[in-house]
Amino acid sequence: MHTSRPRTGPRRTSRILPRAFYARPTLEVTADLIGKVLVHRAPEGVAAGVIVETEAYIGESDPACHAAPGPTARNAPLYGAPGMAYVYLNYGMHYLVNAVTEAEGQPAAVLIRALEPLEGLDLMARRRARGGVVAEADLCRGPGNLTRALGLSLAHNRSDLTNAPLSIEDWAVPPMDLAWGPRIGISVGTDRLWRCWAAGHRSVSRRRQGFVSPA
DNA sequence: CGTTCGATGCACT
DNA sequence: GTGCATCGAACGT
Repeated sequence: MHTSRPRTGPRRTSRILPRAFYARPTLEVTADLIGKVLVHRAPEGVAAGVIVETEAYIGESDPACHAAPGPTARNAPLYGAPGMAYVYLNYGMHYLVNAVTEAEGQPAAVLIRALEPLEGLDLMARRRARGGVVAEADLCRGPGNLTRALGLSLAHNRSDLTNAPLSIEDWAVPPMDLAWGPRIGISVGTDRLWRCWAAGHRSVSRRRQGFVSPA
């Protein structure tokens, strides 16, 4: 005999990553987020993409981490519960989104640097358009670009990633080979190889940097 | 291909 | 006042 299953989506209820996923060593989360899907369900529509590039920022001893100066008003989310979003404004014009990791009181997070667009490409293109047309592979290429394509802003700071409207989910994406290298765009802590990306992927930012390592 | 540089707001010293 | 976890246009090779 065979059991009957609801036709509308096996595993649908368990697609969103649970808090336990984030309550782990940050470098593990940094690697495991590659291939997961960042989803923003907004009133104007759904936009989602496969995470293909991440960076770890770990603790007050990491000079590039926003927690390096100790607790401040801005970095408070880093000290909070794992699975929350840490969003901040960079260079006065770009929002960057992180997933908070480790345990509460232990400041660490994973920066999401690039996505492969999956759903809501028209919506992404509209949000990104500033005069010209943006190529599909470039829609969510770079941490400032992806937040713009998904419509994320400071309003999403401290948002719970284990709930709508902003979540990270397991959509059973085919496995990808991982590569590691130095983090990008920082002037300190460049000795740590805490940037992780899907090797050879077209949506990864600054593809010339870094090197491939066995998965 | 490569590198340089200006935009632009705010947290922190 | 200083310095950004960036981006894209402009310019050099």
